[in-house]
Amino acid sequence: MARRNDHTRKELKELAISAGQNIISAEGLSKFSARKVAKEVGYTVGTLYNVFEDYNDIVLHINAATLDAMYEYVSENIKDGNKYNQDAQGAQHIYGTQDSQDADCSSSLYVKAIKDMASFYIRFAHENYNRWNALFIFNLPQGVELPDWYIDKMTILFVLIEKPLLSLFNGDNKATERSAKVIWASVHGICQLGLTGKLDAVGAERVQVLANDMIEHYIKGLKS
Amino acid sequence: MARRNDHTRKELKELAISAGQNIISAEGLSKFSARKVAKEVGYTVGTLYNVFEDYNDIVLHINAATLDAMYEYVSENIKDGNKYNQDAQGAQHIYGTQDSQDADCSSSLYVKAIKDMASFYIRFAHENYNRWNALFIFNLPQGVELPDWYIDKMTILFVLIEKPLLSLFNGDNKATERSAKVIWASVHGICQLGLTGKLDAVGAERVQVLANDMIEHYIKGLKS
DNA sequence: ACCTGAACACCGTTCAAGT
DNA sequence: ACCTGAACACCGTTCAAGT
Repeated sequence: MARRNDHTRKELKELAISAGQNIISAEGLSKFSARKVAKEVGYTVGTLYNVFEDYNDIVLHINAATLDAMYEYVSENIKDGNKYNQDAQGAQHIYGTQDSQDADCSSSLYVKAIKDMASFYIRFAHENYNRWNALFIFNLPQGVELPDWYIDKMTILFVLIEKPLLSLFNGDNKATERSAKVIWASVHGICQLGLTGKLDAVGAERVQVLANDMIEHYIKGLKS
Repeated sequence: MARRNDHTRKELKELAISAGQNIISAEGLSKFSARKVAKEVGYTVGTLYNVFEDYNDIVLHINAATLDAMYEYVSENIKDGNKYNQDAQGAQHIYGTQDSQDADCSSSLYVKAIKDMASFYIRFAHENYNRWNALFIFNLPQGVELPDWYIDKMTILFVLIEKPLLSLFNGDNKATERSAKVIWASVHGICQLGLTGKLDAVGAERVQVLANDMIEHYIKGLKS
């Protein structure tokens, strides 16, 4: 053989990432290997190392694809269920109009919006457990930072939560950013410990309950 | 060689766990291997597999030792800084007597107690990053659950938080347990994303700020 | 220019053979 | 009874040699 040239560099990269996602989905990151990817796409490992820097680079690109899928999953579902995200300018009005069974009725919509996002995050994690888990059990070697293009894919997830929070904080950007991080990271922590069986009471439903409890009371605390 | 018998089974196990902790501390779980442990303790890999079930069993025991160290670190430091934990029976009194700059002055002590625990948890994670990280990037194969003796070592950490919460909930055990899990998992999530560089603003101090913000407002929300 | 195949140094795991 | 050493099937990574 040698010199197949069936695919461009870019095509091969995409093939490898796609095959890698399937392997991680099926077997988890711990059983994943570059050699399995090579076998799957019909090239030698050497060729893979021609296109990717190293093993870490391969996993990083697969995880990036997972982040893309996660963002799409969360943001698409949010759009369907809630008006506020389609119409950011009108958000301030909408927040004030709906009433609820809550004591402080003027704010139930942010809470619902944020609970929905958390809910879809948890659902994605549950339904795509191995891929989602790979995002967090994979770490670059000590001292090596995640590249900016990767960090950006995480940041846009935080920004999703910032939107509904911004009106709660009357446009205070710093406070909004801080609370978005707190909520996102907290939901993630509950999700992680819950789904990996480190919270004893397992099950995605229970994780949802705990996440809702956190969001509910944290935001209530912010307003009091 | 063969038949050295320098150590009992139990001694060898402890030697291996101790050596394993050092390796993970120095190089992280991703560079850890059973063969390195064997080399370090002066036995062959085969001998190691005589004492441990498999690779997972080795890591599990190392992680268990880390959980022990973490529990000791958190509970010891808490004891020094707060009276309530030395005297569980008198706790109810203490909670109600101290005043604070808080709006709801009767409860500032639970908040401080919980913030302290979170603070020491974060500090342990930061100072023992590789060992702490190994607790969460290591997962048993799909379908295999963590053994009870291991789960128990996590549970006692949750119980630490339950103590101060119990009086907040007037002895409601279910609510106490739920909120302890929420707080613990949330603090963990903030800590994990923060220390692994997935929250962009890195640094242990920033993690402390976010965790305190979460605890403060969550508990405020519980009381309102 | 692109790809292969073999090599290297490492893995986890097993087990006959030694003492 | 305990331990070794070699074997096996896998790794990530590199690179001379092929077309």
